[in-house]
Amino acid sequence: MDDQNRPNITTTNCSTLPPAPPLAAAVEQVRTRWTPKPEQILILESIFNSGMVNPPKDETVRIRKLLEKFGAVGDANVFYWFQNRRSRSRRHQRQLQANLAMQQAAAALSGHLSEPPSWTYSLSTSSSGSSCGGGGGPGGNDIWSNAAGTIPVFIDGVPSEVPRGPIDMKASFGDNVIIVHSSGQILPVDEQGILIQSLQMGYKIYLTGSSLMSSSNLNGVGQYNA
Amino acid sequence: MDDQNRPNITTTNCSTLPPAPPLAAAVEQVRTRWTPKPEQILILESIFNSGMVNPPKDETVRIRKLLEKFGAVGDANVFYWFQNRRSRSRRHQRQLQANLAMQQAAAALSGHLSEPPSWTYSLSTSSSGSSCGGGGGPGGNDIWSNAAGTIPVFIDGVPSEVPRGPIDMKASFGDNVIIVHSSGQILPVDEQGILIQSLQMGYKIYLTGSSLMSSSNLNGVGQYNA
DNA sequence: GACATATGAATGAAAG
DNA sequence: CTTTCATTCATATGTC
Repeated sequence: MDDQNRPNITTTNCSTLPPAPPLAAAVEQVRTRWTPKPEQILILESIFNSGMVNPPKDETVRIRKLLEKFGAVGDANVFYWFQNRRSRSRRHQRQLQANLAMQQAAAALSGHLSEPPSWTYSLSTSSSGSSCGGGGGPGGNDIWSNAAGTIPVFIDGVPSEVPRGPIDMKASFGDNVIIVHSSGQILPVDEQGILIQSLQMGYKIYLTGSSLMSSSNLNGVGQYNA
Repeated sequence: MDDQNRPNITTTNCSTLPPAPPLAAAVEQVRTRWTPKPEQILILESIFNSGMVNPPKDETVRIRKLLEKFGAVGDANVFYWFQNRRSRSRRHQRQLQANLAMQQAAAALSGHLSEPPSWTYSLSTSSSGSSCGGGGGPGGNDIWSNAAGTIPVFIDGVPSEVPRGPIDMKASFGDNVIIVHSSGQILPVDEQGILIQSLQMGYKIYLTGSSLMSSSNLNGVGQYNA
């Protein structure tokens, strides 16, 4: 990693952070950690989803100034936020990949061994409370948040959910992916892999095979900054 | 630590993990959370108490499969469980250390300044509802659970409690500690610092001084996995 | 059925 | 970057 990025953590003129007084342990209560305001999260998310997942130092400063309109925040906070966001996004994606891979394995086992060059996953809205078809657990599982901002869908029979609004296709499904409407029309995705319009029923996701299996290539995903 | 640990959170089949959809903070609510079955808790506790406090990823998967015999659960749930367990165990321990340290300070002040090479803490069963003499946490502290699996005791006048059954002496009292029966016999502790037999009335805990004062050495405590 | 507590999950911060 | 830690949030659960 080059030195360009890191915002010199600690210090700087971090307007916000109480630099965590190195006080004795016993009686330290008031340690405050930054809690981003909803508006700030919105800004950060939109920047991240716009493809800038690893802003350089100067950009970080710019972002911080933007965020300061809505509450105290320091460069370090912004840096950490992007770092965690990247990390967790990647992990999330790995999970998704694992799910899909397993789905493939299951599909490969049950029936047709023909290996198509691409896999098809149909999306459709689903009602909540559906039993988990994937063989996982029906019971009290948690991933099924009926969050207001998401659309519950099935991806090839596996219940999942996608955010309402623009979707980061790369982060969600990997590198080689396109979306086609049931009419056959291919939805445009920009250079960053961002699908601008919100998903609707009747769309299908096609993964172009190769991107699925290897987990190594995942390292490249989400690197579309620069 | 290597990359071996993290269970790739999620998992495999649909069962579990919501790796936190990158959702915005403001408006996300109702998510159902995993509630472990009693059998599952039993398994998890016994694994934890056996010294495996931070199972590597593959082990986590193994554990999950075990737990699935009793109900739907995902790798992430297992991962979170151990993470929380570790965290809260550590916190509890910190609190205990704080109490003891304070106790020492009080002892040092009141009366004899002679400094023995070791401190003695007598254990005895106590009734619940005792006021905390240590002066440590005033507010609504949480450590006083009347859990079924624990034995309420006084440690040198400070109310505390130890789990019924095998005790992790390192996690509970620090590195340099031995337990002697009132008869003078020293109880055996294995390499991991685990006391196999359950504590009974009539035992005393001797802390060999040095381990108490520095808080830095606490970092090593609880690391006996591997 | 509000309140108190236990605890699963999320996440900012930091260590490795 | 990856993994861990600490803190916080939200909910399940128990009590009156």
